[in-house]
Amino acid sequence: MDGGIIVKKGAVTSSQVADHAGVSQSAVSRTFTPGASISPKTRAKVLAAAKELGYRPNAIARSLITSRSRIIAVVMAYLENLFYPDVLEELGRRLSAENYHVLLFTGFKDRDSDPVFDQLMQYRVDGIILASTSLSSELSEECTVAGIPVVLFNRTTERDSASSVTTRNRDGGRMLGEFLLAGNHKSFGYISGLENSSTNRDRLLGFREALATGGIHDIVIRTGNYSRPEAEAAAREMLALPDRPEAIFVANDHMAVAVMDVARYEFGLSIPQDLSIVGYDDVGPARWPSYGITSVTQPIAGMVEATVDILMDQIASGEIEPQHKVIAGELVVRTSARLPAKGITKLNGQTFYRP
Amino acid sequence: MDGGIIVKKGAVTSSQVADHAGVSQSAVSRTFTPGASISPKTRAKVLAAAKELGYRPNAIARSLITSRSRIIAVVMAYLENLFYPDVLEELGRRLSAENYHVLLFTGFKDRDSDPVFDQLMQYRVDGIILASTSLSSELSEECTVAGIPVVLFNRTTERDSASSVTTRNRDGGRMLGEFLLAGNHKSFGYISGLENSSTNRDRLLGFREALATGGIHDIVIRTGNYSRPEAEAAAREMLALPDRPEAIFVANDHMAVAVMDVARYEFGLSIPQDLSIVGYDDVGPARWPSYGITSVTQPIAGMVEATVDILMDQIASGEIEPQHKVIAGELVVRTSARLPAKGITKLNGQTFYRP
DNA sequence: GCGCGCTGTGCATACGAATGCAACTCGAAA
DNA sequence: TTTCGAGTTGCATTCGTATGCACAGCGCGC
Repeated sequence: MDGGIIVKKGAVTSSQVADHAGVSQSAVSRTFTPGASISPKTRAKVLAAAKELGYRPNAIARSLITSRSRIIAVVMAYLENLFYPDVLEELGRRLSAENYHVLLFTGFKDRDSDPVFDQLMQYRVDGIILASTSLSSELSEECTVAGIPVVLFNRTTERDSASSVTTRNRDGGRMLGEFLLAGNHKSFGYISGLENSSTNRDRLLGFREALATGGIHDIVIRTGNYSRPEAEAAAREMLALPDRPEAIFVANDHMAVAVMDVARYEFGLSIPQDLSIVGYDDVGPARWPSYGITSVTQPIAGMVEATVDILMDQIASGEIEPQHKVIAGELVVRTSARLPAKGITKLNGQTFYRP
Repeated sequence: MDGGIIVKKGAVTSSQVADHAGVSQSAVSRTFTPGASISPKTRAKVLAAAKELGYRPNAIARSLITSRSRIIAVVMAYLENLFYPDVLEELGRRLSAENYHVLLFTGFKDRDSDPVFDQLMQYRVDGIILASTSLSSELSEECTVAGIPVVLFNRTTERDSASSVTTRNRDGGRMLGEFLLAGNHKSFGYISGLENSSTNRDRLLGFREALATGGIHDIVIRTGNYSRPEAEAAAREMLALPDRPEAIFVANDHMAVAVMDVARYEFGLSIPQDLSIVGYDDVGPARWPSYGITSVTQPIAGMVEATVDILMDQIASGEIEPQHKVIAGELVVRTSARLPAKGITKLNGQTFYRP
């Protein structure tokens, strides 16, 4: 151009900055590498030149040489349940605090995530978070071999090659069962999530255990697959039964909302007078007064923190020893289920059940 | 290892595959480059070797040489409003169909997105989608110079350097105004979104215009900033007024839900008998029977398609001529507002107002 | 039989930044 | 003045893939 600042289409490179500052490309690189050996004087020269040219280090080129992309792949089966957007937001916050970035893959609800796996690996991501989905064992194995940490979020597998972060779903299911028993309910239903998911299995297991201590062994079960339309259909079936249950545990709040809508607006039932509902997750709508779902919390902040901790630890150490973190949830009492005669305590505006 | 397949920690490179197949590295590259000149025979050899070694092309290295990352940055201020997760999911679907990937940035609700901009640019993304947020004009300009297409999703700016995809918010506001007028309401309120957002401005503008034709010039306005808690506070203020409005237009459904909850559960109002509410977006909860919000749709599929079209077009052509696509929305009549005496038609289970 | 063109292949280089190594600078100590 | 060493700097190479170029091989037409 005409001798002034060069207006280049495309990006400014470190060499151009070096020329402009009258130093070597190495000096430019060292200026932008924390802890590198560089004198304040050259550093200042470089920074001035960089600013003038609008230089930004090329993360792609850096990744190539450092073999660290600072990208974490997040695979989320679906975002329909507000729980996951909330998780995503928190993940974004925490990862960006560590100077990592989120490459997002969505839309793999029923199948596992194998189809996206190739894409994932091509970007040489530094870690993988699988939320509400899992990976076939071979692929999970492959990651371990390749030195890429994998964390299952809100899922576990018996197989150990991936780490996991979950809450005490079994305890949660048990608490809900005990709560409903204490509320003097006599017949029970369960609207299940995805049947092969560990969350669903464990919640039901705990629920069963609790009811068993009350001598209850029959539970009416219908499947909602964590999807709103399927939950509605399941609710319709269950509520149309001649001896419909007095209390229904819906495997998550997202579905519980749908079940309540069906109960009220299609069957004309009052909640909790005619029917008690409890859910799981303590997600946004559960707290809205229209629903007020008695639910077990899954503390997003804590779960995300644990997830990021595992990743950072494994990335830093290079050791992919699977870790399994389990976080405690709490029963939060609201208005969607009949209350036990005693054991209800209030604290900071929230209501708990402490038998 | 023991003479068999080399189990390398770290990744397999094209050169290793080339050695193993007895061809040059170029041949390997061409095998994985659609349309490159390669004979079926060598191709088969390479593919066999690649499979055996577990080779995956390194997208990072490829990006470096092609200066195309096949990554699109998506900046979303917040995911609290389900509209945006829905958009995100659809975006993921559409972009992955084009073999692009989503680098997600969230959590910049009030400020604009400048802080993430550096991060963004370092990854040499091929395009930027800004949803519910915008960019300062200098940065937007910088993208144009750098040849990176930017699309504002559900926002516009007067400044032209970025493309945009929006719906006819002004028309939507007008339709809602006319609808409420036809429903014989006499006094009106508006709970606004972020005051400097184009969506908010345009919706209010259209609403005003419609009411003006009915001789109404006074609208009670409170600010909700597209946030649930703020919307609740705004609703409390507005409903506590001695002459509270008969009908309230809430700038989006996400807030409208909150307003309905406050009206019903804090003020004991029946909707629509005591108070009519209309919203915007036609998002999930608006369709739930507990709310049944009369709303104007923002067709996500169409908006996302337009967004991706713009990006693909500009990436392919290299021409960053800003495009502005405006998509039509529709008034969907539900139960949250009193109905006009005539003009209501039903079609495929949905109800519309055709005066 | 000769030359032409076409397809397929390998060689060499480029992309942009990081880094080991050697060389240099400069001040202080001998 | 000489020597030593800590602190800087530049050179050269590297990461893994894409691609222009030259060349080999082959078939075809004249």
